[in-house]
Amino acid sequence: MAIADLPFDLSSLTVFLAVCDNGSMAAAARALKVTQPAISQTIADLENRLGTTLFDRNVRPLALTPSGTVLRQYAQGMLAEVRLVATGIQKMRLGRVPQLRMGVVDSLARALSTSISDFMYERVGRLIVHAGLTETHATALLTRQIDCVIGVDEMEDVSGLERWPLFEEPYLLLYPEQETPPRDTQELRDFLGRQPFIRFSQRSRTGAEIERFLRRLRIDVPFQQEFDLPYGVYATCRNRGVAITTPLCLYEAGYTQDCGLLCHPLPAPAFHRRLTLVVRRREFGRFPLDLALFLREQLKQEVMPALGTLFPAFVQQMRVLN
Amino acid sequence: MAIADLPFDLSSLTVFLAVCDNGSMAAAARALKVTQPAISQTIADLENRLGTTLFDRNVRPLALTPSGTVLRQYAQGMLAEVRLVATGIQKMRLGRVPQLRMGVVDSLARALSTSISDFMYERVGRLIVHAGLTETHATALLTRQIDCVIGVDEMEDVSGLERWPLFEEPYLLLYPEQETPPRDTQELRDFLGRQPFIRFSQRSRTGAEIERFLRRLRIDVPFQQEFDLPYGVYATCRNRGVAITTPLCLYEAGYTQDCGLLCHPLPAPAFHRRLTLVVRRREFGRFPLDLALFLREQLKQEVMPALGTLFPAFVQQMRVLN
DNA sequence: GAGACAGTATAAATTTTTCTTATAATGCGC
DNA sequence: GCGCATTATAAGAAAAATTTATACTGTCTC
Repeated sequence: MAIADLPFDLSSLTVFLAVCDNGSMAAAARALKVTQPAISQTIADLENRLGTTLFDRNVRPLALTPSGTVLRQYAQGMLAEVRLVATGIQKMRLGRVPQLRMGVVDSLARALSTSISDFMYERVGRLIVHAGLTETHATALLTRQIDCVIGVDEMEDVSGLERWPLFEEPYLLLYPEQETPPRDTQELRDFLGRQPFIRFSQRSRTGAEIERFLRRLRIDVPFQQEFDLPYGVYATCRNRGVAITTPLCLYEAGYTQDCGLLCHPLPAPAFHRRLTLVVRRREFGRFPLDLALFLREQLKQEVMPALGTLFPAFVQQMRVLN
Repeated sequence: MAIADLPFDLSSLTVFLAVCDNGSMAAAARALKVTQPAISQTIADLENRLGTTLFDRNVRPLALTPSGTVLRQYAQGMLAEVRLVATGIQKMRLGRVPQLRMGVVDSLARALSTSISDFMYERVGRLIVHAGLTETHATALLTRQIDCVIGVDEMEDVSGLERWPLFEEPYLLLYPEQETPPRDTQELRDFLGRQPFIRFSQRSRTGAEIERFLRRLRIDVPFQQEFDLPYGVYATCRNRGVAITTPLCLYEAGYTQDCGLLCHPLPAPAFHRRLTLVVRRREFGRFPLDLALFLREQLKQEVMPALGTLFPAFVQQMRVLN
């Protein structure tokens, strides 16, 4: 097909793996019930498209080149994913699953793990909790790999989902107490350029939001270190560096007021992080509503007071939503 | 090709996405510079292969079916991965990259985050830390998405890597203090069958090791809840349930001796978890050796004493390796 | 409600891609 | 060096994909 300018196609990968697994093109041909030249020409075409050789033809049995080794690792996963997608799409018509799998943003993992677990005991036969990055949760939610998400809502565009806003909190600047915090955008730019900037992983929604915020202010900061988890960011700042983070992330990381780091509002337009419960529409009856109400109550009764103690200057900017 | 019995190919996905993005088959055809029937027939073939319709033809512009929506989410990622793989394979010949990206197993994130960050400041221009699951780190390591891994070594079969064993610790049983711990395998089976079993995610190496261990003992436990992170497992056990975990995981989770949970050796052959530093061979000169020595020193000086205090009965079974 | 226009489906013809057949060249064990 | 298995490659055949032609359908405007 002249349509797709693709580096390879999946059937080529299947052939490639057959050669890897069988040790020769001839044996692969026998296994796949085609002729040897079909295999030889397919491999040659694949190599041509990728611009590198995948097998060392000078030895018997064929040896993989380093590039071939890498492709082999990836090929298995890609072909598995293809079958998984096809199967998942067909299963979409078969109805609900007998367990609940949820994705929870990492900064709520500690704050709410016990609550969630407790809440679920009488309501769900089996609970599976995926903590950490929520970047891929939209897809996982839609393909039924998970059933609900508690995190930064990245899915405004996606229909078929129900959303319950839970909590809103401000982003803030975390800095060493001997420093003077910036009062405007220009000072912020200088400030961030003068010290190591420790940021959240760009794989996370939080990291991406912060990056977009800085870009909007035309602040281009070379980051020094980057971490997936709130603790990594916090721990590194205690040593050296500054960061943009949130009260919940700091609470998650174990922040204390005598740790040598202070929090300061960002000298810029309001910049908040909002956490939302998201589920697929009409799949769990009342359950999502009950869960949302429960989570809001927990945030109000347990989390807000703790945050208010740690971050009194930001209390007005944090709220449980409804 | 008669070779590959695949549910779809990548060029079909490209066509599918073009229709999604352009809102009609005719517009997609124009965008891809082919005729409309080529698009129509490709989509029809794709639907036929997947066994489901992807578009609702009764409305204009075309609407996606739920299955179509799911496939759309996946298609982007798959095509992106294909290009990434092809690019990565070509970049393999261009030499090293100017930054260090490491994957760290979640139970070491707190214990070593500050140490690692500190160690890296003078040695690496830029550091990116991916905490959490290490399941996919083998591939990431080989394809240069990350440069080293600290975790449970899943990569015995993979050549081209260097390994430095770091630490070994026993798995143990975590249970409520009012219970009597099991003394043999049969009692363990009864014990685990009587209470909610809280386990680590099967996506993690730790979770998989525990599952294999139980299978080897012919112990089939219906788990009640499953968590990615050590804290989730620990917090839930504090509420209700038992778990198999390790001293490091408990340390990570913030275990204290007055939490109402006790630790007991597993009544079975020695079952240990081993943490290893893995890097690609000959890429960073002395650096991996220095890092391994440094990590061992940190484990010996900082982590072992803390673990010894928390878990005195297991001190003999924990050791820094060399 | 009718007409115009754009879009979709489908059959047949054409083009492109992939596979097979045939054969020469090469690796490797004895 | 010989024999056997494997790989590469050219040419022909078969299969797949695209184009051309045309009928049918959705939607907007009058």
